Amino acid sequence: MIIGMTNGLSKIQQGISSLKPSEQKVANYILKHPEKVLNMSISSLSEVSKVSEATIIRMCRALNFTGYQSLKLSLSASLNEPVIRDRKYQDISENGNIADIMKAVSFNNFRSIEDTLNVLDVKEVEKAINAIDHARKVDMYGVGASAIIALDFEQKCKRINRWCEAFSDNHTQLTSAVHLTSQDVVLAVSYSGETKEILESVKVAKGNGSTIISLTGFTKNRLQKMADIRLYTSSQEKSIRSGAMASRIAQLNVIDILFTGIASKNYEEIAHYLDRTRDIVKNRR
Amino acid sequence: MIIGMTNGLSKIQQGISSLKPSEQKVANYILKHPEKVLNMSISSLSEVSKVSEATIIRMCRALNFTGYQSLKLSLSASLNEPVIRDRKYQDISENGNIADIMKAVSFNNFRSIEDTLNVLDVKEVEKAINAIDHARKVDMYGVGASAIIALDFEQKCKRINRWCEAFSDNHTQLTSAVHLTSQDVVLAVSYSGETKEILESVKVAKGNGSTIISLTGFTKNRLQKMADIRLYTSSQEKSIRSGAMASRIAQLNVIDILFTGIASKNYEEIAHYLDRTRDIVKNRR
DNA sequence: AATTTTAATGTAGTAAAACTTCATAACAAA
DNA sequence: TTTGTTATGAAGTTTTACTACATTAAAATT
Repeated sequence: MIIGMTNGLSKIQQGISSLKPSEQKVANYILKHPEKVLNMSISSLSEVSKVSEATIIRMCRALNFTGYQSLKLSLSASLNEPVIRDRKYQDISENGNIADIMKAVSFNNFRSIEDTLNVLDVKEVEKAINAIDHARKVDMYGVGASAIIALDFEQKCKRINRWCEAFSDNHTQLTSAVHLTSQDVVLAVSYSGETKEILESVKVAKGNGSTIISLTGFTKNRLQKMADIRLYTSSQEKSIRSGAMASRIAQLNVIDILFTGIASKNYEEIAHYLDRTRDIVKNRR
Repeated sequence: MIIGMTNGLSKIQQGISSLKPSEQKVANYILKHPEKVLNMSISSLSEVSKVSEATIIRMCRALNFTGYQSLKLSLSASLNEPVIRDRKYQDISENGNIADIMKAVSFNNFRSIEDTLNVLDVKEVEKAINAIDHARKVDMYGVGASAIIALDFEQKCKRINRWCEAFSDNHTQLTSAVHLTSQDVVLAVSYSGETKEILESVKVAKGNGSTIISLTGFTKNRLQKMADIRLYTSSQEKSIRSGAMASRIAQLNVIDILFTGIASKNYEEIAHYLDRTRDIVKNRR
């Protein structure tokens, strides 16, 4: 299996929906003629896509590239990737054959992991790991499907003797946020990044000087705007009907990355904790 | 390793011998630090490699690139050359590089999905889907990490107006199991298949004639033995230290399959429910 | 409906990057 | 020593990417 990390094309595909209209024009042109764009200057691209150069730069930034050159480099990298570029996410179909469903669901989940790797910024991940590693306490906020992600991370942290708490309702979130300090970290999970409760709680925590880490879909959203450290998951999910399936796997994948990062940084200490936890649990059988 | 088409690195390697001395200086620097060069302007590269900018351009031309930009694009493409990993799960290493961790974790999660597809029996999956579909009520039992899987399924079922409840502790599990009937289904999740609490509750449910579905690792275990329908996840997890990471993704993948199967069988009805649920949730923002 | 605010996009200017031209240095051959 | 050839850099030109500000369009507020 193949895992690449700098797939500019997929980054554009994923981010395009949150771009402004004229920015989308450029993005669409790039998606249609990626090879051409590689030999185009910003001015000729502005000509063919009928927007100003400034808009192109803004689009690059909106997609988390540092500029036009950086987008082109990333694009070039992705064009060299032999991965089945156009295998689309599969939707649920009526009365589908079970074997097909098994394959389609697994494929979607796999894709969401791969795509997430393209929108996750290594630097931001590193910052997040450091922040959590040095935090006095980590608060996790998530409601609905995201609550489960929060619970998962809470459990993981408990195993390695870190103070982390997951809150899934507005009241307890706020109650906890009120007491946070600048030494604390909030990891807020929301696929849309617009969940009212989360935004409210994060605001309170931010007011207390806590470090905010957001984990959202790869769009411009209010949660991500408030955050100090921004983590993204793929947002290409085929059908909203499928009910946040793939996105949740992608989020868990990010959680795994964070946890593994922390574990790696504190290898000796954490191996010890994990071994102890495992032994105790084993004896409970 | 796959053969790329625009491998700038190898182009340099091959052409370097026919370059002029000062041009070779540049080429050598690029071969040593290719990633760095990607974010370097021609002037900074001229500085670090101690040759003039003109020499760099001449070198690019000598290697059949149209210029410095074109060399960089080609370099970027070749650096992304996907690594096809051996099929082993990767373990956490000490003080690992973050980018590597991201890749390794994602790879493991991907593998666990793929492997699970190999140990899941289509017939059993079909039976499970039918059982759940026709059940009056579904009880889910899971403790620890598996509790999260249960919660996830519970949420999904709520969205489509099915009666499903997740229990994560012995007492409530037993309390619920006592009242189950032959029209009910128990979906019991345990990676080891030996969790005492789960076994106990399942026994009670079985006594009431309920259909038992087990979701365990691919081993012979007591839970699987008691079950009417047996679902498995891959059990190849590399290190127990990594803390039930990949296995949990695999379990969720199975949950997704079950849910999708039910959705597919009741397409119209469920699409309706999902649309309604989504709208309501949206308005809460 | 009028006014203010905010967001989206383009214009024009700037700094820096890539590339060219030409001068010079180093060396070899006559 | 002179002449020709090759390798390299300095300085200049053009092009590119990017910035700051202005304008327009759309929302929100009065």
